[in-house]
Amino acid sequence: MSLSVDRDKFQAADKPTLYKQIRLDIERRILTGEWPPGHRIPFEHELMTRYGCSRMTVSKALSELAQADLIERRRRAGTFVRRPKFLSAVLTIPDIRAEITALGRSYGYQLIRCARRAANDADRARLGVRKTGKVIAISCRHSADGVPFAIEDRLIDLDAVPEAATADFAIEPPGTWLLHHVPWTEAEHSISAIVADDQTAAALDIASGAPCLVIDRHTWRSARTLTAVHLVYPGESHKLVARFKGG
Amino acid sequence: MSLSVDRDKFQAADKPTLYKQIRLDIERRILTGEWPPGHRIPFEHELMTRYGCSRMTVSKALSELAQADLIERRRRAGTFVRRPKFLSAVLTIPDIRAEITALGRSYGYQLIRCARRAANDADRARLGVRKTGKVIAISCRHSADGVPFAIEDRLIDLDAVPEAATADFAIEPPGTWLLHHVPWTEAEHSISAIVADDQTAAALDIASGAPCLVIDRHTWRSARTLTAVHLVYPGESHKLVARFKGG
DNA sequence: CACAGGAATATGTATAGACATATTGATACC
DNA sequence: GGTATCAATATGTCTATACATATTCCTGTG
Repeated sequence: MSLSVDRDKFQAADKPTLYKQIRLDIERRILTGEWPPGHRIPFEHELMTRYGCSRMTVSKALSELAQADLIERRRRAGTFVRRPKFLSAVLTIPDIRAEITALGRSYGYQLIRCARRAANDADRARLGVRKTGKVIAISCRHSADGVPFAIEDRLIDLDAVPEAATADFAIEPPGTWLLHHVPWTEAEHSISAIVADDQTAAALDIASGAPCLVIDRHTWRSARTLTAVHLVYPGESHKLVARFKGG
Repeated sequence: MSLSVDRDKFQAADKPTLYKQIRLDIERRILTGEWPPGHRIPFEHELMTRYGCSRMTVSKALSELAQADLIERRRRAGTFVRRPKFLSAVLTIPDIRAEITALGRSYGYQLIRCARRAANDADRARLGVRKTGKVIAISCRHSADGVPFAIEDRLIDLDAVPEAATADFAIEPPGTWLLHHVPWTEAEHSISAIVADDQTAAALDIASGAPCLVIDRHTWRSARTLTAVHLVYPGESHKLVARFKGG
């Protein structure tokens, strides 16, 4: 698989309005190193004479750059180029069903286990919650053109997501259902490598001892745990791609 | 007027300014699901009467939400809550030396090979460049508290980064040096899993056949290749963490 | 010299008004 | 029915102005 990412925010070819030109001009100077980190950008009133516009227009360009974290504005002191965010990238992990069908391959889904139960100690540890409550535990397998693509092992906190009780996870994969029904605010991914044990190897139709890529994802809404998922992909044929595109 | 009284109460609440209050209010409705994806949020002139402010103020709040990709604004049609985003996260891969020292562990670095040479076919393929030129090829090992942490295999395009010729990679790891001297605009990470071959296992002091996490990173500045690096981490002990924080 | 306090200044927020521009929806025409 | 046209409308950009606020700089005082 190739989880390719495009931050096409800047690809939108819109009309070059004045404030956008100013923004791009400053962005260019920062990214080419002409204005290195820490450099003080000309004051707003200098920029307004340079570009021949009002201060509000300059300010709008600077505000967007500040929101994008390229610059830092300090009252009385001025505006400064921030240290670039080195080595960070936007990693996008799309819904598996959507990803496979987008590639023009046939998506296959098999529910292996789906149990609704009171949370046991292991469940609570995985979800990071203290008090007892109900959970849904799901195991399933995704495939593309009949070939196993990933196996998924998921816990959903039923108290945080009561609507999940009405979903039919025999038909719709839980990730897809959650994506369309439950808004979230925070997610943490933990990516690691393992070798397939016999059970995993059988489920993914690979050799025992073959490498696998593992993604553990924990999802919250406003500090409330929603779901925890453990995904295992065959590791040699599958790659996660994260791409950062600036300017 | 009663309107200005209302606004004063609004501002007295804490510190947030009016446009920020508006932004947070709309954000809350979206994240709680009160305004689901696709929902048309009130027109700007409705919002300005609701909040008792000018259209510019409302527009500023909406502009920031649009920049953060929470809403979509369409001329004549109105403003709409965007469909749920794909799961996306900021993947941060810090400088290895800084990462280890930040954990309070002692950082160790060993340069294994460092060669300056004309690019051969394999080098050009890896860097994705056509014309011949000079490169630096570096192999090194990072360790934490004396335990191997990662092995690194890097190519630097000397034509794109001539300053690299003056760096002493026997002392400073190339990643750290590049981080502090070379601005970049694009990077692509490819993450996969492998099993350690004998050579890798020996370098990382793990068993042959143990899982490893591999990161291949390609870095550009304005479409110009700067460097390509191949990093291998022991896969069971090391985890990459990517975290998304929505506002 | 240390320090309190005030003046200077750059950004931050907000206003009303003006015109531009894209898109929708209705209307008229073939 | 299909299509060209046009007016209505919501967002997009920009101006000039005003005052708020945080910070720095300077100055007077002990």
